[in-house]
Amino acid sequence: MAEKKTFYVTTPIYYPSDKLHIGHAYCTVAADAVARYKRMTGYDVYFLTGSDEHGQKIERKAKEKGVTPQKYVDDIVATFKSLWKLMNISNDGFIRTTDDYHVAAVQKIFKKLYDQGDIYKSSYAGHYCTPCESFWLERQLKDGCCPDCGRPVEMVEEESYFFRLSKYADRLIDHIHTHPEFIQPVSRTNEMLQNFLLPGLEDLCVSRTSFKWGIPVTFDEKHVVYVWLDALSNYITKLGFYSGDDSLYRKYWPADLHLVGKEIVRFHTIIWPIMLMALGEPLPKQVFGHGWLVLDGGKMSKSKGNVVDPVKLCERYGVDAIRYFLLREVPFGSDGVFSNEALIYRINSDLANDLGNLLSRTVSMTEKYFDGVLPAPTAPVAAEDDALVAQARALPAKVEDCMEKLLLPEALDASFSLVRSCNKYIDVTMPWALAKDAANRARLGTVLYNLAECLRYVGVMLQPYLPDTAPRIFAQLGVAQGPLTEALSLSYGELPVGTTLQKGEALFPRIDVKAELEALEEETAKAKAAAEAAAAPAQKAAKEVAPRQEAPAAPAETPAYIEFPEFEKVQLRVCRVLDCQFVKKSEKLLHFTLDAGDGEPRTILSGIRKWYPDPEALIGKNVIAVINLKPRKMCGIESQGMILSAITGEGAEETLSLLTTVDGSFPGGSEVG
RNA sequence: CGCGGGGUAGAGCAGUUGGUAGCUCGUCGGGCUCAUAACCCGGAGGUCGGGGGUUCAAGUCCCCCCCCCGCAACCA
Repeated sequence: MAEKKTFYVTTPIYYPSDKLHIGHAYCTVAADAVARYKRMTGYDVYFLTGSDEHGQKIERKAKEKGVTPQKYVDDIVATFKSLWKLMNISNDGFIRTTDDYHVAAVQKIFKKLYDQGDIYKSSYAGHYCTPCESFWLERQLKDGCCPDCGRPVEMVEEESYFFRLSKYADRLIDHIHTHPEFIQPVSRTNEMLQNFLLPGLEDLCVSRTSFKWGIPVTFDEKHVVYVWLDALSNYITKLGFYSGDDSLYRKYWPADLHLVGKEIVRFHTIIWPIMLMALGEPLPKQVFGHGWLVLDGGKMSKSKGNVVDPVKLCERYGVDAIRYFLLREVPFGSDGVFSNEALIYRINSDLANDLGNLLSRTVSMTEKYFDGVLPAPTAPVAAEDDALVAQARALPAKVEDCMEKLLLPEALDASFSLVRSCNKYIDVTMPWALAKDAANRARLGTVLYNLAECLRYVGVMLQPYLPDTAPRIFAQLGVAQGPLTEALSLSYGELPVGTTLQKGEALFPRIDVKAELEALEEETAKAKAAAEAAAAPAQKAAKEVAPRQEAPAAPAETPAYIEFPEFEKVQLRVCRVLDCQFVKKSEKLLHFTLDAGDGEPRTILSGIRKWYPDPEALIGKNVIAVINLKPRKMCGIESQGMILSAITGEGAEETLSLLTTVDGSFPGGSEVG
């Protein structure tokens, strides 16, 4: 007998800096549905999820809390696991990047890539805050200062290892062209090619010396492996890659499907494949980037008190209701709106009214007219019978077709379409009318048999999506878990005549929309109040694998004093605006040409276009600028200084005004101090 | 002109190779009474973002413009 075909599906490994929110649940539930479906249709499935536990942010959060990083992640990862248990996630493995086998394998991977010359040592320049011992990226700086302590940062070169991405770019481009299914949805393929691959890849920094909480580089102990190599490797290290026993790896790799959020498609379709190429291993068959759940009132954020907690939702509405909503509501691959209204409407109309009620009326009528004993069907005699039976018979193939293309909402809808047809069938055949005349008894039996059998089909096909509900349907139909509930052997008419149906609790009780929405509003208000009371700095929600977002600004402490000599270093001058124009490639920058008294014009770029949409109006004005700031290129133009301006407000409220000198009589180049 | 996606009934979406514009929810009216005030039928509601063009025929093909959203870059 042939070996079962294997199917390996993964979610990203989530970052345990915080509790998981509904977005993480979305991705994992989708992966679970795929995994369960594949198992049901005869595949030998391995389904992996996990946690990405290293990095500076964890290190710092642990410190704040006064615990070790390990203790910190242990606690949060426990909440991950309990959420997945609650949501009926059927993962076969859970990898933690702090697991021994992972650490060991990543070290070997790093060493191998280094030995073969794909990783080399160099240095990169970054902004360093000495008191905090932290490197910061450009965009993390707050007003040019350390976001943690508010003190100035300095440009420092950090020694670091780099991975030669560029070497493999051509091969990857070729692979993408010859495997159009590799990046899904296809729109992402173009995005990756046009934005990253075709313009040329830069080598990737893969180690850090600025923090310790990571996997040490074996041959250079002051370095730890930076996020990419560590996190992405999880997909193979869990299977025993580079360990004593790689039988799982040989069995399941290459992965059939990496399910990821659209924000990390890039890492999974560029860095990860190149890592695998460098290792000489096969590439995953497909990376699918799903969309985001966008909230009604804008982005989820703690300060708004609108972070959607999957645990609360499951407690309130039941796990399957939430699973159904997540899988059904949003076209897979696009963004979708999450709202309480949409959730409740979905539950009521599809689950309660259509499915739950169908089961209820079917079982009730069988009990009422046949004492709950399933009557025998006669040969289909009416057109409506044929149509219904045909639809049921076609259901498995329809679902298969949708799942093949990862059209999850459509796969679910196929079953619900049969449910709707059953409801209509009841209306057309009018069993209650048939029941009034003994002469119609055989016909009545046929009708009820078809309904029960269709419900069995629906139950079978819904198992991957609603793993709690399907057995409850079977229970009411009197069907035992076994051959009759297996998709592979599904055949119409096998539900045995004489089976006893028994009414149970409503599958999904109808929700009182108005009362429920009011209750939810109240909860939200409470959460918001709590968030404001806490007055903690806004925390970003846990991020998936990469990129890691570093902690946002802590409340500004009293800025440290600087000595006069330090101040003296800053050279401020009055500059006359000779010319001012938009920078073509930028939405934000203005290109100033200034007379700073140097004898020749000075170019300074400033990101203030939003407040000065008419740059020519600035010509002739006097502004104040720092002229000895290290020049920096932006959009291909070198900016030689910084023009000072006053800022007030935040975000959309932010208002800015250039500091202009009151008196135009001062010539360009006048000292300020 | 950085790259990409999108603009179709009040909302959310389908619309394959051009041939009478559909689905779900909501709404209005009717039917039914087995059922979780659930179910079924019907009506109303669309200048298919705007403007040109090709064609016997364009949501669908071509050109121009407007607007949204991602990604990237970027606010010395």
